[in-house]
Amino acid sequence: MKNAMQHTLSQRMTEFEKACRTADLKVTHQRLEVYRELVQAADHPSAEMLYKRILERLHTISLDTVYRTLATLEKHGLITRVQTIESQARFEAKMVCHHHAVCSTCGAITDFTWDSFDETPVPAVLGEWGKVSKRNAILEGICNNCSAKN
Amino acid sequence: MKNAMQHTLSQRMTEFEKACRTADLKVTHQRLEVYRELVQAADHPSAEMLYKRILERLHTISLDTVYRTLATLEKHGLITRVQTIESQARFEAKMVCHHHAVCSTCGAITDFTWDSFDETPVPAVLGEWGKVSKRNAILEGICNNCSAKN
DNA sequence: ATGGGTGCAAACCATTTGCATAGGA
DNA sequence: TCCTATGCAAATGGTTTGCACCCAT
Repeated sequence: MKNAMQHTLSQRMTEFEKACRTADLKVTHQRLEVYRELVQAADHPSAEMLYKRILERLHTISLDTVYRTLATLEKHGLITRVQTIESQARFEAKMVCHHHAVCSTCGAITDFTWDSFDETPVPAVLGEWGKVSKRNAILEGICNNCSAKN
Repeated sequence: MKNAMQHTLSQRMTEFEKACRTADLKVTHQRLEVYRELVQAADHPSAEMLYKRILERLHTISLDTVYRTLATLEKHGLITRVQTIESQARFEAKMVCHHHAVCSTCGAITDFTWDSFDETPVPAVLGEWGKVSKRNAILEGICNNCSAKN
């Protein structure tokens, strides 16, 4: 299990380096660490959260660089900015199709897959709107952790 | 058509006043104008956009009041903050179930209904996550306006 | 060697807050 | 009258930017 995880991570880091070279982005220590941290995170962290985590390993990184890196990677489609009602931006590096369940109490965002939704055709009337390229479901509710705490 | 619209609007304003009294919120000129403007808007405006629009009619309103009003109305469930990847918050007063199509070029958000999605049961595995109370689909793509402009 | 990337500090933008006043109940 | 809501201005929090130096290519 840990090996599988490690393997996947190093695979993703290799793909990342390749993608950087393709996009003419220099493979810097900072970019590697930002990406690595985001791949490993399951909680859709903000720039500040990522910064604090990376700082424990890489004492010289600055918050500005984290912001700049996130913007760059987003622009190149390597990471995604998550749709939220919150004021601070949150990110994810999971690029395979998935959806989000958001706890309205603690704000935690949980990933899940939903094949029957993915297969439901979009309403015909949307042809008048434009060309849909991506679809996401966002469920809202109270997570079991928060219910337990009452 | 205009009459129907007007009628619906005044109906909604009456409901709004009633809701304010129930919630022990004073029915002020400013609150009425913020709510009226948001009910009439189809474009999910930001606080600043609402402020500018209201200013044309009510020259004394301040931006702070718009922010405060939006926060208050949201807290009481009278309006909704829209999930976006943008830095400024956007709002809507449409409280009946609907979904959003977002143009990735111009950022416009268009409402639509999607019965087959509303009826699709959520994945069983979400029982382990918690209790879902609301579901939203967000479609992303390019609207016809933007495609036309090329 | 060279140009993009980084750190630092200052600027910026959206939003929030403290305080005295005004206006709805 | 009483207390909440407002306007003003200042503070805040998140994010961006200018500039000089550094480092991946």
